Amino acid sequence: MNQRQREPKRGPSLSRRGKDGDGAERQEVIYRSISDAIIEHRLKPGARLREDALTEVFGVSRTGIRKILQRLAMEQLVTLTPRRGASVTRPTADEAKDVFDARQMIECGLMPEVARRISEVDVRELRDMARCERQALKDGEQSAAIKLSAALHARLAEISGNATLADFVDRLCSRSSLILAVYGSAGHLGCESHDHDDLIGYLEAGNGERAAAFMSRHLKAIEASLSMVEEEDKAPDLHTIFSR
Amino acid sequence: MNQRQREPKRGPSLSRRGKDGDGAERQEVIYRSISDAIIEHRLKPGARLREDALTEVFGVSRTGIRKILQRLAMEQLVTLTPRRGASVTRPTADEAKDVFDARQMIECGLMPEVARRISEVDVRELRDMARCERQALKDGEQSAAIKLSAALHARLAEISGNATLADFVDRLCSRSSLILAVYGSAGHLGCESHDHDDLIGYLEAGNGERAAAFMSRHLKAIEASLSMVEEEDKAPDLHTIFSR
DNA sequence: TACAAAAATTTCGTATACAAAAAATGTTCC
DNA sequence: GGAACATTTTTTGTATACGAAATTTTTGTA
Repeated sequence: MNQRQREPKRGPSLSRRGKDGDGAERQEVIYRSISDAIIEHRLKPGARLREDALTEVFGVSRTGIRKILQRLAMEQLVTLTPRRGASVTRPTADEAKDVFDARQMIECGLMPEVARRISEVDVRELRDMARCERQALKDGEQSAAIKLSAALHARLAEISGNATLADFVDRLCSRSSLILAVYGSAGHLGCESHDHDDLIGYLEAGNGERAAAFMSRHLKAIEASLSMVEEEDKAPDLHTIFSR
Repeated sequence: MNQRQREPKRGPSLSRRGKDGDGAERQEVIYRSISDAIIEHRLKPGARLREDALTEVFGVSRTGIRKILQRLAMEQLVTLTPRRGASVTRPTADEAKDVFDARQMIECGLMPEVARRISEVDVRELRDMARCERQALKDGEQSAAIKLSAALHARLAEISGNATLADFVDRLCSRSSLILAVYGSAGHLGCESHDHDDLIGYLEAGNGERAAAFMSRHLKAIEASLSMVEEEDKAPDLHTIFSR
């Protein structure tokens, strides 16, 4: 009722009736859209996110967009500069180190408990995710693979039963995706395709210590694959492009 | 122009020129006011936080208040119920366990690095904080003691140099204050007064392992001091109170 | 007096309006 | 021709307005 015909061109059905829930869910959908776009590298670090543009794309007013932007800023996926607006965060090398150190501590520390609590259905679900990830990699769909990898790590943490730590891991994985986008070498994705399957195997066997050690190596391998050079493309963009 | 005479006594200069910064800082001040009030138990778990009331108290419009409320909700200090508004979070027993397990993992895991990086000035600052805390305890100022204790733990994590993990610890400490408010027995505060001094001693000596072990015992002691009974005061409030 | 239905009030959710700041563009003067 | 300044346009920050849902109060009836 409150949103009548403020979108005269597209037709009135988009924002009101199309099965979009009661508004609170709509916000969640938009949040996930932007979040996914960032995690999948379809929005690259440094990309500006103007409020008006997002308003047009999603058909909600700036009030709603700003709420979402603020939430993304808290998860450090976007950076809010006082009077310059929002942009996709460009992680520094220091931040990258912090994130991977944190993952090392939390994800490895969680493995014993995960091994203790993992169930048959969990294993099946995880193997399915790993299979999807491998398939995506084979098909050259980097975006999908990156998202699936992060989702797998996050799901793993959830199984521990500690919602707080699972939430931390979720955020660290999202930020890791951003870090991969900036410092990852093209073609070589962070996670080896068979790593996750091996890890699931250790957990299924109830071997928490082994799983933790493997996770540690896994994360170290990802971090080692990064090329930590902070490139800054403020203005040189055009110069380098048109120089020859 | 936009804020008429909501502060008739102070004159119109308060919100723009009166030394209060450019608005962004003002928000921070208000955020901290509410946050502190919650951490110090001056706002008790379950207390409602009506937007209009906060609007009047702080002299900013609902837009600003809601931004702050949303931030507090993300840190789990307040709970936002869809059409009921905001209230101070009342942690469940499960959440309490998660928070202390998380602190156990992160704070203890951080101690070795803290022991490695701690400096003379850090030690002096920490001892000063511990002294203030002990003093507050002696003076019966529970509110101040609780806040100082949380601040000490948070500062400790900062010294590790990992901003991400320090941020996690900061949030966990805030939530711990809430947990203390609900499950803590009156009179017996979580931290023993001399514990923190001992801990600083180990760190100063560069003994990370010992510090980690001590921190573990320290946190266990706090958790053990809680009485985990979930009282619920939905409606029976008035009935039980006036029944005899 | 007790219970139920309806009106009234409160309070939140969202859109819009307006002002201020920054960026971009055009103009003028040297 | 280039740099400094003014103007216009864009974009963000904040307040307010309006509508909907929920709670409370009132009122009528049994």
